[in-house]
Amino acid sequence: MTARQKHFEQHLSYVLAAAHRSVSQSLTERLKKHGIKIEAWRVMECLDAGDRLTMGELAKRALVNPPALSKLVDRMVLDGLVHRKVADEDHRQVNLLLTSLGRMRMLQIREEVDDQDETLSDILDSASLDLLRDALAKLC
Amino acid sequence: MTARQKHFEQHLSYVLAAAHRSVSQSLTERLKKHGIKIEAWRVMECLDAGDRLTMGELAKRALVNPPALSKLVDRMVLDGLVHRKVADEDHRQVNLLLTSLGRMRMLQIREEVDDQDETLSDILDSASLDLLRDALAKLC
DNA sequence: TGAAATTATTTTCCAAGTCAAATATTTTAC
DNA sequence: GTAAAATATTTGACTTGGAAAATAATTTCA
Repeated sequence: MTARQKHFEQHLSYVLAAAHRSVSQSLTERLKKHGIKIEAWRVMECLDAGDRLTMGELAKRALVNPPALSKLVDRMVLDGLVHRKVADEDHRQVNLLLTSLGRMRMLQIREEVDDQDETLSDILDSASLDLLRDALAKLC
Repeated sequence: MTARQKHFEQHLSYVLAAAHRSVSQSLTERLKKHGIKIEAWRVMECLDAGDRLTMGELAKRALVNPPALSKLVDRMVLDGLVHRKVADEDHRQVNLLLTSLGRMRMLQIREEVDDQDETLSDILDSASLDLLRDALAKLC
């Protein structure tokens, strides 16, 4: 294939957007039962995994920009899933913590997500899945 | 690796979101010079590729939901990039057409995007890129 | 034919995101 | 020690996106 015989649907940005859209949509659909958005789930998983995360760290790991995170966290606090705590060492920083309700809900949601992941093994064998993960990781 | 030793950052939805975010951000940055959003670029490429697209077809191909497309097109019309035309056969449908300004701008933007694509070859060899595209396509 | 159902697009209302500015705190460098 | 610079987070004004309703045209079929 020569340089610009390529159809634009083959541009990486297009294929990525399409796959991301498709996967997110089906996950969003599943999470709807739990009354939660994908980003909120990511926040909870991050909090469960890393300890004493600040808003800034969390924003990076949960893939949400700081202002969006701040507002998302406002809503999650209202829902009783997390709470804010001013960091001991540096009072500019805010540590976000999972409440026990939050942790419980996260575990339920994790089941749902793992379940969705299993349906992926029907589509891609685990070798291609590993290759896919590696390739995607290099793009970040 | 056993079932749930897996860190959540390895979930496909996470890796996909991260890669998509990263690629989109750098593309968005480049397109900023041209005063355009990625979605608008996709719309223009779709119009250039397929003929007589209706809003519905376009929504699917450009990966934008119908209401969002309708609003995006409003803005693009204001910018003189496209124009609407009621379809001859079926008056419910609307065909969207590139203006000559729109076509010119699309060609400029295409250069920019192709340029970004080249930087990808530093990151992934063309074989992995093909594998990546295939794997992503299967997810849709 | 023509009333009802279906389809394509847009609109409305509201929720969520962005950018830049504001606030609060800490660090740096005189 | 303190003024200036840097950093972390939030806020505010504005834009965009989504779900469901509204509108408009076409198709179905009794």
